[in-house]
Amino acid sequence: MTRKHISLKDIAAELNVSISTVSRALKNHPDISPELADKIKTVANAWNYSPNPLAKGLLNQKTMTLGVVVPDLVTYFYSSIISGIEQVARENGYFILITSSYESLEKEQECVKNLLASRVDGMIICLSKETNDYIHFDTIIDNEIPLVFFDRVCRTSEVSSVVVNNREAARQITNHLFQSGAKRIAHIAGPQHLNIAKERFEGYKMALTDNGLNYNPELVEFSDMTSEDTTLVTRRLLSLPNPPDAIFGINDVVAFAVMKEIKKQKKNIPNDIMLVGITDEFHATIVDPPLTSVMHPTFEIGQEAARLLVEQCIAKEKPQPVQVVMDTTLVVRESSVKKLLAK
Amino acid sequence: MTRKHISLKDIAAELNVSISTVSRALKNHPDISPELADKIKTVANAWNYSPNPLAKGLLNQKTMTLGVVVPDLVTYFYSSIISGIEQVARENGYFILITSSYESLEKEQECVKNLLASRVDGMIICLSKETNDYIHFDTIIDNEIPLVFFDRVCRTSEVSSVVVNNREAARQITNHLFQSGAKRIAHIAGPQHLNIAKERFEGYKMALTDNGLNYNPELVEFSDMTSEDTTLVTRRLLSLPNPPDAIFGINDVVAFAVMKEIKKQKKNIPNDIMLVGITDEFHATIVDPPLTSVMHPTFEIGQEAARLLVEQCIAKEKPQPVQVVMDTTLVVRESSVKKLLAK
DNA sequence: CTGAAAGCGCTAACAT
DNA sequence: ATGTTAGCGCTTTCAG
Repeated sequence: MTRKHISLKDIAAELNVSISTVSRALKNHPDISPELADKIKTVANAWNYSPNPLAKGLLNQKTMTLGVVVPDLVTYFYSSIISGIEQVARENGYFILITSSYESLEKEQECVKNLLASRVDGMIICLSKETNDYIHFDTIIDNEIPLVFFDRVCRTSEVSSVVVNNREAARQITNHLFQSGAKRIAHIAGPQHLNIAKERFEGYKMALTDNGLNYNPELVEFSDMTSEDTTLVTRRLLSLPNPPDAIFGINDVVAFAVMKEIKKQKKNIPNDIMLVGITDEFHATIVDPPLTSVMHPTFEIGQEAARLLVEQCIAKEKPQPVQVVMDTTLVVRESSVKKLLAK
Repeated sequence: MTRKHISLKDIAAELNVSISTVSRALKNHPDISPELADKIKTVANAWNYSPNPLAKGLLNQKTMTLGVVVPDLVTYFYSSIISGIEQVARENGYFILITSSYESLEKEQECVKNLLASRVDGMIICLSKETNDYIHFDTIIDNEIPLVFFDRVCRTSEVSSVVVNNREAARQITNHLFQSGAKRIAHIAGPQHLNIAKERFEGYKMALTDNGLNYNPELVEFSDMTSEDTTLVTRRLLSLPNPPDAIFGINDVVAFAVMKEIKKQKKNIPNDIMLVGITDEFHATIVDPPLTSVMHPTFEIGQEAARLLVEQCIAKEKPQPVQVVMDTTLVVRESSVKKLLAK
């Protein structure tokens, strides 16, 4: 049975040597005689010694801990990104402190404050839906605490970030709808202070131009991206005198809500109306019909963000901020491909 | 602009008082004159002082950090439990260090070792699928480091745990299948070293007895709970000379795999074969047909586990281990209710 | 009412 | 080759 937590002092006492000798032996300092070093290591192993990270941290002002702030903990998108962060962090000897803003600006500020107070070596943050004000990042930036944003980002000229090619993705999926025969393509957009919402909206408009379609404001609704709000705006779209023949939801959660409402109105997807989303959630494949969407390399986004952060943490000088843009993949499923009638 | 991290020393220097005076003032020690205390607090606030948790931790041997080990980070089940843990932890001033065993025993041992090395004040653990050997918990238990297991548990006589009434849940859902008209109810079971798998299997057998059905080994398959393995055993069940008219999958992930295979074989759920799962994943409602399942109070499981752990952390004496059993809810959806033909 | 000093576990500069 | 000392930031006696 091992004692609670063994310290260098314990080992030193056991062997009647000084603490610093033990310290040196354990880190293979050349000055220590091989025999003594061996003896010390044997005891350390037997007693299951592991250095106290608090003491080490206090000394060199490093906690070897990275803080993460995500809008929620439960969707596949964020949890798989966290998984990617965790992997790279662990490989580099860091722990991660995960906090959730629950999509609230106030909670996000709270999270940042807490992480700062707990002296994390750096932070990885995805903005909450509500975040349209960025002063709570001042303390982090001004104190040159390593920081990386991902997906929903801000201050990109000062802070490194990992995002996807939202504009291209939206353009591509809208083009796909056109190629599938859609003429009146609606878009359910998100809050325009979010880069992802703004860029996807732009991509949508670009695709309209690509195909010689006119931008029609009546076909664009803005949602706060909740299921409830999305249901409301979907009803509005469906009750238009001349309803859309395709709907592009800003993300899959929105698309699922749209799907529910369309089904409720006994319309057929894709024959009456096509439907696509963005951000391929796991369940896109198991809904009925399977949802055409744009796959994000979520795990890799997490890995990349963590890599950028670790780099900043070990750098002597503050590196220039970089913007990493990850590629997405359009995945065509049944929700956007009209079924052939009777073979 | 604030300096990187303000210490008591900085404040003391500014006001020409001693460090201990500042320390006392900040924690409202009665010995300090109100005026001085005020002055000190003003400076502390202005400079955004927050005590260094490393120093504090070093002193009282508490990190105010709880370690969590889960089999994976990405399914709704675990991420919502983590969400519950996070909430209670935060309310009590604790941070959580989340690690994933990725369903591997070896990685689980690694996680435990790392959390131990990082001096967490306590741990919350859910066993990996592979875990059939418990010696890596010895160090935790022997050193009386607070520990709580949840869902997949072991050593329940020594360690507190939070579980659900698996036996009852399985019995209830099997009874439901019988009441829906099933006569040949198959069960896809899990590894029997896991309490959840064993108990659900028992519940299944109890329900058979309840309804005067004979236990038929040919209707029970054991899966490692991956989609791949489940697909294989499903094929075996479906190709039986006399195939089952209902399948009870040990969990929803298994049930989804079964569903895919049944659909592939162009059979109808529930009319040809009924299907139910356990552990209501979010997507149970959006698959087609919606899956009958047993809802777990995931968020509450996390909260309860965290509460038990925090209790142990602040207790002077090691409290008696308790087993909290949470209630589940059977949620009947279309996958287990035959459609009426033509009204 | 306030200050000085010791100590939590560790490292690194400075002795010996 | 090994020991001593100081100090990271904080709390807590013990002194004044």
